[in-house]
Amino acid sequence: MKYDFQTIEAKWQRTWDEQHTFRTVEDLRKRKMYILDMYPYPSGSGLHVGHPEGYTATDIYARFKRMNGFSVMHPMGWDAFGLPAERYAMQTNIHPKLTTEENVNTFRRQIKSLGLSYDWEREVNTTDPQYYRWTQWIFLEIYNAWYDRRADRACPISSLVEELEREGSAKLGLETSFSAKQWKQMSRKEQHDFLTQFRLVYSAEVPVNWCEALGTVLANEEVAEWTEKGYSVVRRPMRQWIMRITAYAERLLRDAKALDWPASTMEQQRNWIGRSEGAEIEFEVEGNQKHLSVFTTRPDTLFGATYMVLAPEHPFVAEITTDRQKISIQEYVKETSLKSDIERGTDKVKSGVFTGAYAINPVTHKKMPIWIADYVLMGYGTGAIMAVPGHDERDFEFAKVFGLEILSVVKGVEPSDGVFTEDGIAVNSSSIELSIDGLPTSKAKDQVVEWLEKKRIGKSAVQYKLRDWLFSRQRYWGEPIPIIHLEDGTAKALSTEELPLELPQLEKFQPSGTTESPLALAQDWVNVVDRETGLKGRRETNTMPQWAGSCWYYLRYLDPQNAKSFCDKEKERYWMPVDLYIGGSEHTVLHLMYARFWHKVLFDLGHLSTNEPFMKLRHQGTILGEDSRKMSKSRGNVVNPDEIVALYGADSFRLFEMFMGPLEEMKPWNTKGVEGVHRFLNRVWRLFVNNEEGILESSIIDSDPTSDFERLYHQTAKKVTEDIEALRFNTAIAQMMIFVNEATKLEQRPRQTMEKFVLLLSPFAPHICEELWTILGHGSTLAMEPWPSFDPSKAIEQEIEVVFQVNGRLRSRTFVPINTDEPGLELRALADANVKKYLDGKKIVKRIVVKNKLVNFVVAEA
RNA sequence: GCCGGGGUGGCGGAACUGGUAGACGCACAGGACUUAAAAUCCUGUAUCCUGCAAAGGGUGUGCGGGUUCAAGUCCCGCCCUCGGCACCA
Repeated sequence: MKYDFQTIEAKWQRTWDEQHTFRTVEDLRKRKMYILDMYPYPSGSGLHVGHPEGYTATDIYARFKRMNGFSVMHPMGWDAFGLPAERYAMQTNIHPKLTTEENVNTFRRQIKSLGLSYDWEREVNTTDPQYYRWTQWIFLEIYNAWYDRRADRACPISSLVEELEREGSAKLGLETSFSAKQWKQMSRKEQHDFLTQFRLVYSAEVPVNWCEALGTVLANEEVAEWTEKGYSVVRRPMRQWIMRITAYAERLLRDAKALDWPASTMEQQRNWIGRSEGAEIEFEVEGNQKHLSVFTTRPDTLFGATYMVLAPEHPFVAEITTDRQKISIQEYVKETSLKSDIERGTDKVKSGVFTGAYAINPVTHKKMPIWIADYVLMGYGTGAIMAVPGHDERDFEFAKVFGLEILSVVKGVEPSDGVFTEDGIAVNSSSIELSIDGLPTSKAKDQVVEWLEKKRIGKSAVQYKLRDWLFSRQRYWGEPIPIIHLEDGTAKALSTEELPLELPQLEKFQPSGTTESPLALAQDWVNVVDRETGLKGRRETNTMPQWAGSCWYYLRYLDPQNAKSFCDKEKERYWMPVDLYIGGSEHTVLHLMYARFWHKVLFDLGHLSTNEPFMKLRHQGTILGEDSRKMSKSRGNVVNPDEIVALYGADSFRLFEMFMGPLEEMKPWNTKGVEGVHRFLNRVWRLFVNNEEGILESSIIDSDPTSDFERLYHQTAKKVTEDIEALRFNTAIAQMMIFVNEATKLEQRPRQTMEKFVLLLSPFAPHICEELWTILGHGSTLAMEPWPSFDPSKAIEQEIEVVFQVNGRLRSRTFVPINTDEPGLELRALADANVKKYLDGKKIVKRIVVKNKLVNFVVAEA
């Protein structure tokens, strides 16, 4: 009987479904293993060959772990909110819910056709109100929390209110503080506005990236994606919800060290957080009471600071600008406000305008002209810098354009002309009060900071590049933000009993025409009266970004039906953290950073037992087209998994995706290669079934294996076991091919050994192995069979080849019994004809003998 | 520019802590089976030189140096490529 993969695969997929073979067994006595895939966005174009690569890898690992006696959690779900469905709705007025449902069905069917061992009873869908109810709930938890620096963790906002009621703001370390009595006398609005400064979710009028065509704002990190597609994005100020992720900058950085993540991913997260150490320094402004605060990583160059630069948006600009400069300053400020961050970055020549005002250098007491320039960003540090043109590339360029003074205060080992930005030795850095001449940079920094602190005009400081997370999107197809804007100007969060706040039904999905989302058009939904205060209010019309649902989906899988909580505490304690997480590297920064952030907040608030969600992370590499270029419709090199499965079967498809090369590497598709592994599976089939009736091959008999074949089995079991553990699937498959090649040659195939081989292959090609298992006479699935063991001592070759070298050149090779001792090896080498030829008439000056490896004679002319 | 990965046959890729480079697969060539083809099976395949052959020798892991008895693997200096960041003071 032929290897009829279509029948076999359909049969076993049905069987697994009907018998709930992969239903998660929550056995607290067993060790647990949480194996997670990044869930997909179910797009209209269906699965492509890139998705199953990661899914197959985790599936092999999950099946392997089940057979090794672990309780395995291996779920799948849908990240189904998102712009494509909404854009489709704009064009067709078909509700995104319907499109999403259809796409999910396609994805599920395709994924199921690959025989992946997911527990489908745990499927989640971010667009299901019973799911996003908890997304909204978590949002409120974050909204109703603040970051207590003293405890270095998030606490409920109620704890802050209690403290204020008890002892005022004295212990909060604010610039101006008030008493408990004063707090109680504040109006509702005043209290509300004060708390806003602390909440982990706050709203603010901020310059955002507005895309008119999409009718929405974009996060900074999303801008590039859309401008590349030809959309134009402009800066404009808008009131937005923002999450205070910056409160967690240090912990996100610090805790990453303990994670088993790819080096490049860690590196990118570190860069994204962008920690830098330095000092904050206060500068006096001539003729003004106010001080100008700057952040610098090079306090040691203070003697070389010859001018100041403010970001055009800096609040001091209007105040300090002299009348003469007013008009040109205003023009410049307006100009920059229209530029996007990207435009600001790409302008090659430095621009700026003098304010007419001067600051005083605290060590040299020299006057420093204060300029504004768009190379200084309001969002980083204090939005102002001390310019040290001698030792900073950007300041140097600026100083050259405007003819500002350039001083040299740091000397390198080698004399350099122009700007010197590295560490060196301080020079020309002496005044009556402070001298750092001759000190290396790090010492000089310390001295200056010490002096600043003594004078109370500065202190050491740490800055992060990480910005707070813009959380509002002007879209329909997202989670509604559960907040009401009351007529007195305060915001009120819904209570948890009011969740889920469902999306209103809409007839049309076009942008509202204003800066609000289409939700603004649902008048009945938007306008409400607050029961508690009787105030009129409007619901927030912005929705959450697509990242929201994926920030916690891994927790919902653990307890998907729970109506009382987002996840049962006991279940969380058992299953978390995720032991293996596999997904695309495109999520390196955003998804992984946001999810870690939410996880830490929930941890701080006592909802979770773990401080990090994903212990071990790997990325699958991109699968390129057959032409080694990125797959795309326009190139016509897209491979559809459905076609491959139809032609060669899911087992061949899975096997090939794993055989192509290392999981994390980028590699080209090759349909001929699929034929190769398909041939391999055919050979496997014929090993067991090679007759018309489809019964067991007569060569499979109950007998002991030959010692050679037994050794090969142990070698194979060892390699496959170790390689699966290390996610090296390609080499595991190569070893199984070697096994099959040898088994094919045998006339008698020992049943026991052959059965174990079926188990070894089963995580990779589960359908065919289940069928062979049945043919071998077993009554039930092999999915829970114990993983075949091996004996490392039986995997060792008895005879091994060693090489003989003369002067490091290979002259001969021969087989010797394993562990032949060194003198024995040397004797054999000396007796070797070809070696003799090269020793003839020479003197042996050195002999290197390595057991089981080689003999090397170093010779010289006699 | 900075940071991080990676350069091995015609192709995808193997190679433990420095110790036989090229496992396994694809492709290709020759052969067996067949009227023929497909399928299947067997053999060969880094490259150059000597040889009818058996065999032997040289070269070879991006390039140039170095360490070592011995380097794909370690060190120094380059080149190319992929990914990320990019006025972050």
